[in-house]
Amino acid sequence: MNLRDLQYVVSVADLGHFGRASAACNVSQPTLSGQILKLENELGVQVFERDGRTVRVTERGAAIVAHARRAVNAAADLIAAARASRDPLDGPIRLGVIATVGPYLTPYLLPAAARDLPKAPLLLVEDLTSHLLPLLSEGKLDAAVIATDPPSDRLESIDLYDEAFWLMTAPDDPLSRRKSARIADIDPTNLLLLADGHCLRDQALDLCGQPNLGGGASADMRAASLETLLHLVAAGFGVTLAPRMAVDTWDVNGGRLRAVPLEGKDVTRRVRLVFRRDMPRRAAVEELARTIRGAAPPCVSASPPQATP
Amino acid sequence: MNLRDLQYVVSVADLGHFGRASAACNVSQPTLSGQILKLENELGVQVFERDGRTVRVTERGAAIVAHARRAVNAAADLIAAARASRDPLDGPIRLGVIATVGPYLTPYLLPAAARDLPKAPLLLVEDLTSHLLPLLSEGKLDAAVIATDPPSDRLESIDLYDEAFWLMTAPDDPLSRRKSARIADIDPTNLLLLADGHCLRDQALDLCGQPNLGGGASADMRAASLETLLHLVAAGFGVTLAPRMAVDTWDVNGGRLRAVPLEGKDVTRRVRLVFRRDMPRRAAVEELARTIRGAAPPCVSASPPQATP
DNA sequence: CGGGGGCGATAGGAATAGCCAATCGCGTCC
DNA sequence: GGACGCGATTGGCTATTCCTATCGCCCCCG
Repeated sequence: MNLRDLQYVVSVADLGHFGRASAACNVSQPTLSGQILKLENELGVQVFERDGRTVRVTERGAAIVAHARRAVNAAADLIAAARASRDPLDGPIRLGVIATVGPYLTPYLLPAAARDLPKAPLLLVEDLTSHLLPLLSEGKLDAAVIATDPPSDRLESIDLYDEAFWLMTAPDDPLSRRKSARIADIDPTNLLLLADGHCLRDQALDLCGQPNLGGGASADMRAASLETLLHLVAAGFGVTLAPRMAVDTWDVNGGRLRAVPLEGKDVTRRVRLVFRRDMPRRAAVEELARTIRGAAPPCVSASPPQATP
Repeated sequence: MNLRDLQYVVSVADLGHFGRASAACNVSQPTLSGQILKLENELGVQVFERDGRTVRVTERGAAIVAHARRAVNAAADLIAAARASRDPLDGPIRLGVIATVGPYLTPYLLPAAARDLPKAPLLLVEDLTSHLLPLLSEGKLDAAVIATDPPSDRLESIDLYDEAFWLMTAPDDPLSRRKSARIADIDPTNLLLLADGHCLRDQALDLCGQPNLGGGASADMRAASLETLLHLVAAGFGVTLAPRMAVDTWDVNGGRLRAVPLEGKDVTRRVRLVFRRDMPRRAAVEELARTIRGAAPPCVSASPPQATP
C-alpha cells in the first residue's frame, strides 16, 4: 500500500471517473486503474463499483475512502509543515472569503498582502460560509474570512474587525434625508434580502427581529449577490442593510443610492479569520490576520487585538 | 514520499534508535537510514538530530513526526477497516485491562471470548488507566476495560457492570465478625491503599472522604498490586477496600482474610469498555462488550444495557 | 441493426525506487 | 588504545510503478 494509491482512491471517489481522476493525479489511466485494482486485491475489498457508465463507491468502500482521505490529508499537512518550518511565510495561501466581504475587502487586502507576505500569493475563493467551512476542514483552504460566530470543533479563529450595517435606500425614500436611523424605523415589508445561505441575510433578519419575515413582495426578491441587491434598492424596490465597506463604492457612484448610518452599537457584524486548528502554517495565517487588520479601511474598527475560541 | 517512509520516521521517533527502529520495521538498518535521509532531503528539513550516541527529534521535526503519525494511523485504520468490512469479528483484538480488574475478569473472559469471537484472539495488556488511554488514542489498543468515568473527547464507552467494594480484613479484626459494615466504621488511619495511579486507590480515598489521607503507617504502605495489598491485610497491617470480584479468590483461600460487604449503593464502581470513536472495528468491540457482560460472574451486576457518552 | 465513441481493463517493456549485505567513519567506553 | 556500538555509504539486485498501445464492453445514434 502506498500513499499514491490512496491519493488515487480519493481522486476516483471525488470525481467518480477513472479517466478524470488519472488526469488529476498526473498519471495515465491504465496506471491508475492498475493501482486501484491492486489495492482492492490487497485489501480484499471492492472499493468501487464500475458498471460501464458510472463509478460509485461501494458501501464497504466508503469507510476505506474516508480513511484514505485522512491519510492523504495528513501527508499533505506533513509537506506543508515541512515547508512552513523552512519559512512559514513561503508558499501560496488559499483564502476563502464570503461574498459580502470579498468584493470590498480584496482591493485593500491584495496590495497589503503583496507587501507583508511577498512569498505567499493569495489564492482567493469567494463563496458562502457554509461552503467555505467544509473546504477548511478538508484542508482545501488554508483560512477563510467569515462574519458569523466562530465555529468551535476543529476550527479556530482570529477576530479581524467590526463592521457596522448601514441602511441603504433609494434617493427618494423618506428615510434617506435622515442623518441616522434606527432599526425600528425600517418597514419590514419593505426590506430586501439576499438569497438563502448568505449570513448577511440572516443577520438582517435577526436585527429586524423577524426570523420568519418572508411576506410581501420582498419574499420574491432574494438577490443572489449584494451588488444585485443594491441595484434593486437603487431601482426603488425597497431598502436593505449593507455592510459599511459596501457603502463607499455605492454612495459615491452617481448618487443613485443613499446610505444612512444606524444607531445602536449592536448593529454590526464581527468579521473573523478562521482556520483549521492543526493547520501547519499557523504563522502565515497569523501574519495574514495582522495584514488584514492593518489593511482594512478606517470605516471599520479593528476588533480587540486577540480573540480566539 | 511513501507511507513506509513515514512509518520509519514514526518508528525512529518512538524508539530513538535507528537500529531498533529498523528491526521494528523489518528492514535493514541501511535501508531505514537511507529512506529517512532521502525524506529529510525531499522535505528540506532535518527531522532527527544524530550526535553519535543518541537520536532526538529536532524542534522543527516534531510537527513532521506528528503528521507522519496521523498518516500512519490512518493507513492502519484503513487496513483494519478493510478487514473489518470482510468480517468485523476476524482478527486479533488488542485489549487493555486495568490491573485491579484484569486478574479476576480474565479467567471468565477468555473462554467466553474464545466461544463468541473465535476468530478474534484477545491480546491482553494490563496497565494503569493513565497508560491505557493514550495507547487507545494512538491506535495501539482496540479497546480497554477501565473503572473510572468515561473520558469524553475522542473516546467512547460501553457500560459493562457495577462492582461493589467489600471491606477486607484480617481474621482477627473486630469488624470481621460483622455481617456487613458501613464506610464510617472504617478507621482511616488503618486503611491500606494501592500505589499512586491506580483508580482503586482514588476511589477508596474518595469513598472514605479523605482526599489527603496520607497519615500514619499506611502512608508508607502503597502496594504496587492488589495482590500485594491483600497479602498485607492478611498479615495484619490494616484493612482495605477490594472490588467484589477479587473477594472470591481470597475468601476461599485458606481463610487468611475476611470479606465484609459494605452498606450503601454508592459503594461500587462502574466498569466500562472504552474505545476510540473512529475505530474501524466497532462491531467487534460491541460484540466484545456483550461477551464481557455475559461472562462476568453473578457477583457483579450488569449495568443498564446500553450507555455511551 | 451496425458503426462510433467513451470507459475501464489488459499486455509488455522501460525506468525507477526500495532493499540487502558488506563496509566505512566516528564517537565512546573499558 | 583497541573493541564496540551506531549511523552513513556503496554496489548490485529485485520488485514496483509507469508508460504506450490495445482490447472488450456498453451505450448511443443513425
